[in-house]
Amino acid sequence: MNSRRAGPPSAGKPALPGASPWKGNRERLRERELKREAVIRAAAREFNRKGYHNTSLDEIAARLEVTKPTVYYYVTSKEQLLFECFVAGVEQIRAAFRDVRQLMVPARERLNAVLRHYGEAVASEFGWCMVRAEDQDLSPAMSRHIKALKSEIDHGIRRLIREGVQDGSIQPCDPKMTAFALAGALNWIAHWYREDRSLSGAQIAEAFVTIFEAGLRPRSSTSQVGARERTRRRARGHLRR
Amino acid sequence: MNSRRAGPPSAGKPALPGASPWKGNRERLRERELKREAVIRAAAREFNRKGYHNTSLDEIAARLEVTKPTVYYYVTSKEQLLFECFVAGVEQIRAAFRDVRQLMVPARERLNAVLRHYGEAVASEFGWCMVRAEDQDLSPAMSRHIKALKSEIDHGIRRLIREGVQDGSIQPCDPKMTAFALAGALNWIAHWYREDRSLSGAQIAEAFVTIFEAGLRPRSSTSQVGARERTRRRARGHLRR
DNA sequence: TCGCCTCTTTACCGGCGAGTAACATAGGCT
DNA sequence: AGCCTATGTTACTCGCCGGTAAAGAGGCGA
Repeated sequence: MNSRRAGPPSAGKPALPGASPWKGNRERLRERELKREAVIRAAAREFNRKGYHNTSLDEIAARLEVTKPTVYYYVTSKEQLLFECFVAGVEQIRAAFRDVRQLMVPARERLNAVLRHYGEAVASEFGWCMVRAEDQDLSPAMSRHIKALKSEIDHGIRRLIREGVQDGSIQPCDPKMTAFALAGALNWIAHWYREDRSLSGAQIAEAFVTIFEAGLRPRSSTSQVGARERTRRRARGHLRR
Repeated sequence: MNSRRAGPPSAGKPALPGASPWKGNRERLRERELKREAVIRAAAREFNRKGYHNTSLDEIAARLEVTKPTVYYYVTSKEQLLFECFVAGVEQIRAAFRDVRQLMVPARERLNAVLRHYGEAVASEFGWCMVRAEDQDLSPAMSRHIKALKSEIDHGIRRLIREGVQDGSIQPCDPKMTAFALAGALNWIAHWYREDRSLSGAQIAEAFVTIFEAGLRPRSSTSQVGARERTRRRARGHLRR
C-alpha cells in the first residue's frame, strides 16, 4: 500500500554507516518527502474547493505549477491521493484519542476534549477529504481500509460515552445513537465551513461542545421550567423569508 | 426551469369543457407524470447507492428497463435529475414547517416536531440527494436555487430556536451554531443509514430529539452530579479494537 | 567526458459517459 | 385508410480525464 520506492537501488556502496557516502542523499529524500506532502495538500485544497470528482489531476498539477506526470511521480493514482488526504485528517483525531487516554478526569471531559480536536480536524484543510471520502469512490481495498479507520473512531466515541454513563458524568443514553449525533454534527462542519469562516475551527468546536453538554431543554437551575413556557400565538406572516 | 411541454400542441379542439373531447388525455398526462416520477425515484435510488458521479444515466435507465434516451424524454439533464430529487426531499421538510406553524405549543416542541420530520426526510429515499446535492456539481443557476432552499430551512430552524429561547422553552444558546449542530447531526444520517438500517427513520429521529433535548451533562434531578463523577484510572490496553 | 540517477516534461492513448439525431412503433382522431 | 402525436429505440458524437510512454534536463561520481 505504501509505495515509497525502497532505499538504495540495489548496491549503492558498502555502507560505511557513520560519515556518509551518499552525501546529499538524506537531504534529497527529505526534499522528496516535502514535495510529496505538497502534492497531497494541494489535492486536499482542490478537493475541498470543488469536490473529488470535479477536480482533475491536471488542475492539481497546475496549482503546483507542474504537469500531471509530475504528480504521478509522487502518487500512484487519484484514488491514493484522496486516501492520503483522508488519513492525514483521521490521524489528527486518532492522536486526540491517544492524548486523552491519560487524562485523569471524568469521561465526559475526555469526550469533550476529543470532540474539540475532532471539530478542529474537520475544519482543517483535510477535513473535507476525511469526512467525504466515500467508499463508493474507492477500490474495495481502500474502501475497507477507510471504513476500518472510521469505525475505530466511531467506537472510540461510543466507548467514551459508555464510560461517561458509568462514571456518572454523562446522562444515560444510547451510546450508538449519541455517537452518531455528535459525530454527525461535527462532520457537517466540513460542509458549511468553507462558506462561512467567521469563526475559527476551535471556536466552532467549543460552541458545539457547549451545546452538546447543555441540551436544548432549559436546566432546572432557573426554577421549574415547564410552567414558565409561555405559549404564544405567532402572528401571521411570521414565516416570511 | 420547469419544462413540462405546454398543454395542447396548439389547437386541439374548440374546448367543450364539460364532457371531454381529448378523452384519454387526462389519463395520459397522469401516466406521463407517473413515469416521470418513477424516473426521478430510480435516479434517487441509484444516487443513494453509488453517488451522483458514479451513476451513469445508462444505469438509471437500465433499472427502469428502458434506454437512456427514454430518460431524456422525461428530464432534460442529469443535473436536473439531481435537482428534482433534492426538491422532493426538501419539500417534505418545508411541509413540516408549514404544519408546525399552527401548533399552539412552546417553540421547543415545534422545533422537535420539525426535527422529527427532518430526520425522517433524511432517512427517506431522497435523503441522500437532498443532503448531498452539492453546489459544486451544479450549474450556477441550480446552485443558487438549492442554496436558497437550504438557507430557508436553516433560517427556519434558527427562528424556532430564537423563539424557544424567548418563550423559555429552550436553553439560551447561539441560534446559528445550534441550528448547524442539529441540522448536521440529522443530515449525517444520510451517510450511515444505508449501511445500518436496524432502526426506522422515525425511530432515529426520535432518538436524536431525545439526545438534543437532554444534552450530555446529567440533569440535576438525580441529586447534585458533579460530586458523583468518579474518576477512574483506565486500564492499559483499553483502546484495543 | 561519460554514464547514471532523479526529476520533469511533451505528447499521446483509451474509455467512459453525457447528450443527440434519426428512425420505429403504437394508438387514437378524422 | 391516412395522419398526427406520444413514446421508445438504435446508433452515434464528442469532450474530458485518468493514466502512460518516452524523451529531456540537471547533477554527481568515476
